[in-house]
Amino acid sequence: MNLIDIGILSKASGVATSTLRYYEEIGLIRSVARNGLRRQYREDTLVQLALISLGKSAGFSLEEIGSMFDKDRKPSLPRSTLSERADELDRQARRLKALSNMLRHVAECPAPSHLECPRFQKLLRAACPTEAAREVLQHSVIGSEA
Amino acid sequence: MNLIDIGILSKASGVATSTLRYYEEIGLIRSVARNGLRRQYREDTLVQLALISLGKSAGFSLEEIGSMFDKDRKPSLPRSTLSERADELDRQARRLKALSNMLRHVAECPAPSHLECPRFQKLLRAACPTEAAREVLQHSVIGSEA
DNA sequence: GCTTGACTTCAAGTTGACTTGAAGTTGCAT
DNA sequence: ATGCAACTTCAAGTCAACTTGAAGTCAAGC
Repeated sequence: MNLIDIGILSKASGVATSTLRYYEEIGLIRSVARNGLRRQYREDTLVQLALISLGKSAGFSLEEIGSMFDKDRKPSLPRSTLSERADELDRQARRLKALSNMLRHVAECPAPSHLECPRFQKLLRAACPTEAAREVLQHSVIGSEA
Repeated sequence: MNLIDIGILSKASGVATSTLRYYEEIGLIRSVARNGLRRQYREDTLVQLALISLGKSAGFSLEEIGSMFDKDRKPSLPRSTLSERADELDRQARRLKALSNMLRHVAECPAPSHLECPRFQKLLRAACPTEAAREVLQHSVIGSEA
């Protein structure tokens, strides 16, 4: 397995060297050698960084991301937890899709205020994370036209 | 249009009163009256809050969310920007779906390290935000088995 | 052999998004 | 009329995730 200097890793991954050091400090990644003073990393750290950025964009904290792998970078979560997280991600993906539909609708809809457009309201309810929130919206918006 | 006290709004929306005041301070929402000292909000602020929480979970900052609406809560972005954002959301939704597929795969796959499992690598590349990142992964991982 | 540039450490600073604390005010129930 | 919970303001505190600064080290090219 080839080793790569921190500068190379930074350029390849788009992650600042200061961030790489920070990630190492908090135990998220590991350098395995030095070239002089310079940290060197295994090439597959790049894969790890891709996973980290993915996890971040999915809303996981660095701590959560770190806890998903043990020190040999092998997944350290029980299956049930993994599929729970997968379910959660699926829900989030659907919410994003709903939000994107809303934006597209807003770009088209001629209603004076979208908060009063029935179709917009429907999309909004579809985008709500919980049943409770959907109900509240139902009551608060419909029939409260000034 | 009925007005609601901050406490009610907080309970209905699940957003802390301190957060509501903070949102107001930064101009994200508006109270329209007082009941004694107490802030009162229009009921449709609830809708706004649903949008805000949605936007947050999609990774927008409060500032970005604020900039999407003008002071009358009407969308203040040109159509092209709206559909760009929608596209971005769709991409993000697909990435999340890919990440969820990865998690499900990890729950099943018997490979010793997932970073070495070809199917996992394929999923990872599918999950990458940019073509550039995909290429880098391609080079860094494949054929570098220790 | 000297400069240069990319690194090093360590501490301190920054930003976004809130929360907390202290001290005061109000509406409502008893 | 009194007590109290739920508010008020304003300043300060917190937390995650980094970034910046100062002072030093190293190796590569001129």
